[in-house]
Amino acid sequence: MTTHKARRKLDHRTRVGRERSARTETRILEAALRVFADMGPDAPTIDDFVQAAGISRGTFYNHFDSVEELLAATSEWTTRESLEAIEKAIEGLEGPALRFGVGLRLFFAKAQADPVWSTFVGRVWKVGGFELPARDFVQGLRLGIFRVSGSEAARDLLFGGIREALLRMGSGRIPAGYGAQMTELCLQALGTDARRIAAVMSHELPGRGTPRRRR
Amino acid sequence: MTTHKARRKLDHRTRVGRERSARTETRILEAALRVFADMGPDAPTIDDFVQAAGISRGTFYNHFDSVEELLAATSEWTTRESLEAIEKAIEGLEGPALRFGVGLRLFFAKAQADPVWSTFVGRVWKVGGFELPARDFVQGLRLGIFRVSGSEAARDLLFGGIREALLRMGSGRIPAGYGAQMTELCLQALGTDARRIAAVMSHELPGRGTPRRRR
Amino acid sequence: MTTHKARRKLDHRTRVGRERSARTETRILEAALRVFADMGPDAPTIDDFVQAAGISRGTFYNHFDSVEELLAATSEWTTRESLEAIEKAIEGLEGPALRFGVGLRLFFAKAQADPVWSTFVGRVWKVGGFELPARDFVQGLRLGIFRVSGSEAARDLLFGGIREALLRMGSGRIPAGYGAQMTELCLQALGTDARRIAAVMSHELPGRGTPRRRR
Amino acid sequence: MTTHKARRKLDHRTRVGRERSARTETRILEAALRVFADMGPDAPTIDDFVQAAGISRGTFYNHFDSVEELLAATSEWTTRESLEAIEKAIEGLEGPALRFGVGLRLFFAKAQADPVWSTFVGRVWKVGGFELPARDFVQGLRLGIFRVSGSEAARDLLFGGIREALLRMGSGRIPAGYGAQMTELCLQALGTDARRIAAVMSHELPGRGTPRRRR
DNA sequence: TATGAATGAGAATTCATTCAT
DNA sequence: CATGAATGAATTCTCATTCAT
Repeated sequence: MTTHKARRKLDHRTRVGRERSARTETRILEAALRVFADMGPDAPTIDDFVQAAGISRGTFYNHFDSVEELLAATSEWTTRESLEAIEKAIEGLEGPALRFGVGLRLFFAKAQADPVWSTFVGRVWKVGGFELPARDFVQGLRLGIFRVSGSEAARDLLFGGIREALLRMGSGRIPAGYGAQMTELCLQALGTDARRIAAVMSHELPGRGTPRRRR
Repeated sequence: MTTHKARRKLDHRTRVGRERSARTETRILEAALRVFADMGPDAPTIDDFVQAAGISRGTFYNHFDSVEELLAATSEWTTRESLEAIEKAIEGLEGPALRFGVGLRLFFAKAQADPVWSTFVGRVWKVGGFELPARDFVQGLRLGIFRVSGSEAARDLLFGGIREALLRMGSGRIPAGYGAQMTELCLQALGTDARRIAAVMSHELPGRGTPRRRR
Repeated sequence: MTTHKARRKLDHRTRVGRERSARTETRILEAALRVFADMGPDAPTIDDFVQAAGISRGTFYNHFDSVEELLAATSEWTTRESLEAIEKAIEGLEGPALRFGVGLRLFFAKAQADPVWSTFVGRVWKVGGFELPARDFVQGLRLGIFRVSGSEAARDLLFGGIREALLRMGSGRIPAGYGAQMTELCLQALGTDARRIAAVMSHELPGRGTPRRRR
Repeated sequence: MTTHKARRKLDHRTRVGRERSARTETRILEAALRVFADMGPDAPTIDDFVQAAGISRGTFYNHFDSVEELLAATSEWTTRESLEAIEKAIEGLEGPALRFGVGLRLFFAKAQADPVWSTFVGRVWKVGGFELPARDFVQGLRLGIFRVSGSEAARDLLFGGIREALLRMGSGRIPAGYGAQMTELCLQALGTDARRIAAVMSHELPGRGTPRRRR
C-alpha cells in the first residue's frame, strides 16, 4: 500500500521508512473504519481519528488532508477487496439469477462476519458508490428472469433494502438466517420464479477463501 | 385586585404574544425543513436556520435549545399530520393488502407532490421513528396474503427501499410512474399474488383532500 | 417607598397605580435580597431577579436600570432601617464601650434572626458602605478605654471579622452563643478591660421591638 | 523497532514540548494573578486572561477548561509556596504564641512586599482554602495561652480580619507599621498576655531568604 | 516522518436591552 | 405600568490547521 500523500520521492526514502509509513497509514485506516462506523461520516473530528489510531495530529496530516479524503480512502480500502473477491467467486456461475443471488449471499456472509465493516458500509454507502452488480441485474431483466414494473424503482428498492440490512447486521440484533432470508426476499422482489430462488439458496457457497482484512 | 379591564388586557397581551410566538416557531420549522433536506441532519449550523428563517440568533434559542431538538420537532411536525391523513383515508378499506398498498400509493403521492418533504423524511427517518403501518403488515403475514421468508428481513427491505425512494423522489429525477412502480415492487417483494396487486393499483385514490402544509 | 425611576410625574399618577408600583418594587427588592445572598453581587443575571420576583423582564426595567442599581437599592433598603434601630436603641447608654458592645450584640441578634439578611450583608458589605459606629469607636480610643496598637488596623480587623461572622451566621452552622462570643472577642481585640466587657455582656438588650422586615 | 537515535529524538521532542507548555502555563498563571487581583474571581472573561497573557484563545483552552479551574490553579500556585516557606521558617520556634505570631508577621511581610499577591489572596481566599495554622492555634487554646470565649468565633474573627488586612495592603494605602499592628491586634484578640506579645514583636524575623515568586 | 503546542476562525450560547401590545 | 417576544453584541467553546523541533 502506498501512502496517499507524496507518492513521489519514493525512491529516495529508505525501505524502512516506507514500511513504517505504510504501517501508520494502515493504523489510521483501521481506526477510521471503527470511528466512521460508530459516528457516521459527518460527526467525527480529526481528533477522534487521532485518538483512535494512537497517533499525533501532525501525523494525521502527513497522510490525509481532510476527513473527507480519509472517508474516501477508507471506503476504497474497505470495499474493493471484498467486492473483487465476490466478483471472482461468482464469475463461473451460470445465469444472472444464480450469479446475482449467490453474490448477495456472499455479501451478507461477509457483513455478518464483520459487524464493524457492515455498519461502515451501511452508513457510508451512496448509490453509485459501489455498484450493485449491474451486469447481472440488467441481463436478468433483459432475459425476463427478473420481472419488475420499473427497473429504476427495482434498483432503488434493492439498494435501500440492502443498506438497511447492513445496518441491522452491524447492530448484531438479527434473527438466525437473516442473511439468507434477505437474499430470498431480494430475489422475490425481482419477481424471480420459485425454482430459481431455490437453486440459489441451495447452491454451495464458493470462494470460502475470502482473505481476512485485519493483519 | 386587578380590575376586569386589566385582566382582559392581560389576556389580550398574553394571547397576542402567544400568537406571535407560534408564528415565529412555524417560520423556524418551515425553514428547518428546507435546511435539513438540503444539508442533512448533522451538517447545518444554528446560523443556517437563523438565516433561512430570517430571525436572530437569540430568537432561535427562545424556541429551541439545540439543533437536535429542532430536528426532533421538525420530524414530528412534518410527519404526524401526513401519516394521520393516510391512516384515516385507508381505514375503511377491506383487507391488509389493499390498505397497505393504497397507503403506500398515498404516501408516494405526498412525496412526489412535495420534494422537500420527501428529501427531509428520506434523510431523517429512522426505523422506529414513524412506523410502517405495522398492523396491516402483521395481519397480512398472519393471513398468508403476504408470504415472506422472514418478517424482520421483509420489514427492513421495505423500510430501506422506501427511504431510498423518498430520496430519489426528492431529487426530482424519477421516471414517470415511479411511485406506482415502487408500490407494485413492495407488494411483489412481500409475495402478494398478482390479482391483489392489480386490485391495489386500480383502486381509486381516496382522501384527495390532504390539507396543504404550507400557508 | 417611591419608585427608583421616574420620580417625576408622581402627581399625575393615580394613587392605585402608585401603590401597585410600590408593591412591585418591594417584591423585586425582597427577591433581590435572596438572590444576592445566594449568588453574590456579581453572578446573578436579570433573569434571576425576574424569576425570583415572578415578574416580567419589562417590569424589571420599569423599576431599575441595571443589576448594579438594584444592588445599591437593596443594600440601602436592607440596611438603613436596621442600623437606625440599633442607633436609636443604644443612644441612651453611657460610655462608648457599652454603646459599642451592646450595639454589636443587637447587630448579631438581627443577623441570627434573619440568615438571608446576614448572608446578604456579609457578601455585599464594603468598608465605607455602612460604617462601623465610628463615633463610639473613636471616642473609646481617645478616652483610653480601647487600647490598640493601631486604629486603622483595629478597624480593619473588626470589620473583616464581623463580616466573616455574618457569613457564618447566614450559613446556619454556628455553635450556641456564637453572637455573644463574637461580641466579647471584638471587645477583647480592642483591649477593653474585663470588667467593662462583663458589663456589656450582662446588660439587658434594649429595643426588642425591632420591626420585622417582611410584610 | 525504533532505533536508539529515534528514541532520543522522541524524548527530545517530548521534553522541548513539555518545557514550552510549562512556560506558557506559567505565563497564564502570572497573568491570571494580576487579572483576578484587579477584577475579582467572577468578573473576568476568558479574553481578559488571553490578552493579559498574550496568547490565543485556543491556547488558553489547551491549559485550562474554565475560569473556575484557572482560579483554583492560580490559588494553589500562588499560595502553597508561600505557606510552606512560612511553615518551615517557624518550625523551630518555641511555643504556639511565638510560632503563630512570627508566622503572622512573615505572612504580612510577604503581603506588603507583593501587593498583587496580597489583593489576590484577599479576594479569593475562602475559609478552608488555605488554613490558618490550625495546630498552633489549637495548641495555644489548650495550653491556656490563648484565652477566648469561643474558638469558632475566634477563628472567624482572625480569618476575616486578616483577609481585610490583605485587601488593605494590596490597595497600598496603609500606615507605617500596619503589619506589625495587625499582628499585635490578632494576638490581643486571642487574649495573649502582654509579655508574650512583646516577645513575638521583638523576635528576629527568620527565613529572609523567601524566594521571589516571579521569574 | 512523527510530535504536540499554538493558533484563530467560526460555531454555540448567554444575556442585557428594546419595544409593540 | 406590565408583559414577554425579539434582538444582537459579547462571551464561551470547538476544531481544523500550522509549524518548530
